[in-house]
Amino acid sequence: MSFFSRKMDYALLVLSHLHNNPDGSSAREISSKFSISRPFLANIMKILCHNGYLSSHRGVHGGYALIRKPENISLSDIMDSLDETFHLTDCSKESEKQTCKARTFCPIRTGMSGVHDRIRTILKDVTLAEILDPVKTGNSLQFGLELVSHGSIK
Amino acid sequence: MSFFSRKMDYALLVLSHLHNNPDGSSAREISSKFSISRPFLANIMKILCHNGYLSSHRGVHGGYALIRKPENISLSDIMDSLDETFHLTDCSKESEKQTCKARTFCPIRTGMSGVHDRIRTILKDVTLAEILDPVKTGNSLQFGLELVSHGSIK
DNA sequence: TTGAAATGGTACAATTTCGGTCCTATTATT
DNA sequence: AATAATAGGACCGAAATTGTACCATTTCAA
Ligand code: FES
Ligand code: FES
Repeated sequence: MSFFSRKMDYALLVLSHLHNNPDGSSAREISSKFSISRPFLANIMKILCHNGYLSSHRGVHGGYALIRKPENISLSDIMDSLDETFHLTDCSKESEKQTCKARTFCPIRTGMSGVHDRIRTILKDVTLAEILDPVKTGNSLQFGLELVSHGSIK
Repeated sequence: MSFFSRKMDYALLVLSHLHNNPDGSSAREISSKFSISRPFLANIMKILCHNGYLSSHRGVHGGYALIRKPENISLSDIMDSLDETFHLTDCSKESEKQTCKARTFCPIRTGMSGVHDRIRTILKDVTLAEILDPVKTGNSLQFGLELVSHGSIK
């Protein structure tokens, strides 16, 4: 199993490609460039459009264009839009009023919620901008720490 | 979709329960305590035993007991043992020699590998011990920071 | 010595999710 | 009018997940 579904992966490809092509692009173009099934990709782009990431233009020279700023799009946002909201376990989803009978005496509930939060923090922090250009943005913290710990900053 | 499968969740419950019951316990006991299907749980315990987490003892008063130290069991370890090794996307699994045609010009490959590493780091760092007692171990950093930021440390 | 309670191993069935398709309508350009 | 695109669905097949069944083996105790 992969953490990100194909849908998610393709959505990221679409958003990235459209960022690199500010004049927009069609589902056909993108699907052929990345060798992805056209109708499947089209479905995803519809969703992205519907959720305000893309503008759409019908007709012969139509297509989609990115309208939200990459810095304002977190991985968490995209997952939510795709109806793939992050949950660590079945027990951690609040929908469907908790049926877990162990809830009151579960030995791992508290600990797991810590892990849940840590991963969710990453998903909320990492933006499309960071995916597109890992050095400039978020990861700089990691690099910075590494440099310090290696004594490379004079 | 949940990040952790039921198998994984149940495995954690088993390991935790056995840690709290050093004299051991049977699949029957645990399945009834947590209202989990007995045969399914038994399968998981077999795997855990086979991978060196548990010792088994057959016969009337048999059962399983935890033999690895909780501090030495990371979430990543358990996932591997359960054949659920973590991968961020299909593209990030090295098995089945990469078939992704976009690999050479993929706009998100580098950025994604950063995210992959961050999550994997968490999975490798968090141990069963931390799940069992979140305050004592790993999360203390978080709590510490929070206290500081709230000015509670005099 | 016999039976019950446990694990060991493996194969199988049911269910759900995922990945992908298809069809029709609408809009815009030429 | 023809073509190329999106819009919005319903739909389907395959694979993974989840759970079951069966039978063998070991151990203990009555
Ligand atoms: S297993 Fe449901 S709360 Fe822990
Ligand atoms: S999608 Fe395959 S390497 Fe990026």
